[in-house]
Amino acid sequence: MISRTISHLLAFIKLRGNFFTNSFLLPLQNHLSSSRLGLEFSSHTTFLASLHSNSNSSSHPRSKFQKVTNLDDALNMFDEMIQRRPLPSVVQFNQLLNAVTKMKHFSCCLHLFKQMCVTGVPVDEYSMSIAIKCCCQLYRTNDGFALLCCCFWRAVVPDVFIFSTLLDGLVLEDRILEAERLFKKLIKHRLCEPNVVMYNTMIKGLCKFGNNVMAIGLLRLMDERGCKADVVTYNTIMDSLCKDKMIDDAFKLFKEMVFEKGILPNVITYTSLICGLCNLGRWEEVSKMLKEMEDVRISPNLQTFTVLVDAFCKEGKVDDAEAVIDIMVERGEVPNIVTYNTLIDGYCLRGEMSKARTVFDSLTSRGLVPNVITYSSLLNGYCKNLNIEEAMLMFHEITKNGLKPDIVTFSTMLQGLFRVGRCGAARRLFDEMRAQGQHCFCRSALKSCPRFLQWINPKLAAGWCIMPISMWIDNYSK
DNA sequence: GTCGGTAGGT
Repeated sequence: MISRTISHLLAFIKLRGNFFTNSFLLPLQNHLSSSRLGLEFSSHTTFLASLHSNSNSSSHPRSKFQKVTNLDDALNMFDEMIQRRPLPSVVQFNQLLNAVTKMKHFSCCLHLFKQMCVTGVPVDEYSMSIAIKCCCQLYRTNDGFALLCCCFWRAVVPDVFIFSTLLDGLVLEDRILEAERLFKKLIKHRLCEPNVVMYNTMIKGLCKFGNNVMAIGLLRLMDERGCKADVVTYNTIMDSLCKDKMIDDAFKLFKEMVFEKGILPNVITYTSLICGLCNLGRWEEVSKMLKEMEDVRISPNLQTFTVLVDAFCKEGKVDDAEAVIDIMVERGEVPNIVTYNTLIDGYCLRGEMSKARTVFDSLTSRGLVPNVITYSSLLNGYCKNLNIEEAMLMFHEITKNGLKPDIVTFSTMLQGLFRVGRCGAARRLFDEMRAQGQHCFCRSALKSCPRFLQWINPKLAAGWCIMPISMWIDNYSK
């Protein structure tokens, strides 16, 4: 039965190949006029289509600095700007800093910021928020707070952007209790009025720690406070629900978002829901969702297909997963390292380590470079097969190739060690991990091994609860 | 005139 549904799904994707490939190239209005609305979903899709026609897709004006994509160019521009007299406006500097941040050169950006301060270029709340963001992205949120203090003596009034950035930094570092405290303090002392991004950041943090109920509570609080939730708010919660296999609750929110709030779903919404359905083996509904995407003219992207590759692999249908990749290639889409990582993962899951190795070895000829996830997948495969020696070799292979094991690599290795009863070695590896500055825990790491929670924050592990939403509201009105 | 957020691996 399952295999029949899967081949049906495969055939469906094959049939829709052209649509999926070309849809982005056509103007939206043409889509709508030529849209073939399916019978089963007709009212649903008509409604969604009407939302589409109301959505405006105006593009924002771009600064000349957004075109800068090379770090050297940016640095040269900075040197030139800082010598110019009179000095260019702070806005120009901010745009340049922002461009450097977009390139993810956070340390470099901080260096430029420091130079601005030393040279006497006036900095404002924009420059401050960029500098704080850089600290946070480098897992140096405390330095971000230090910069917040600088705001005060530079007479810069911290705004909702600055506080959102700091909140995001705390969430990134798993400091959820501090994040919650900061959020409530901001509200209570009226330091700033949270906007949708700040709520979304807090919701993301709650979801990261599996607190969906609280996340939904915050969604309701937003409503009460007159802050309009957006597609990101819903996507974050729906994704979390899907990950917790609470797909029906996710669909309830989906309906609420579309029908009650009139918010248009995007490709991320559908990818999350499809992923949730796949994980529960609800293949018929996966087909339906793909069809609905077609009807509302949202084209699946690489990530959507990777979810399907993943799903087929997990069903043991690795050949079908390979077929999906072939379809992607035929459509002119270029599977990336993520796609192949998923496939390698699939073979590892079945214990077919030699096949996994074959795919791994083929990466270079495809012009792809294995990343830390590639190695982690193989490592996981060896751990699952209790081949801890080979797993250890893979672990060392990562550093040899100039990559850094991340939290998932460590967690995988740790779980492998636990499984073969080498708990002492696991604890030593955990300490090594912390010593290496590995402090960010992703949600599945926390879920996969309760002992981590104990090791990171005994308060949380002991059931030290986050305050109920009702009390947040009380605080608000005080 | 600028800045922030959502989907992949244990």
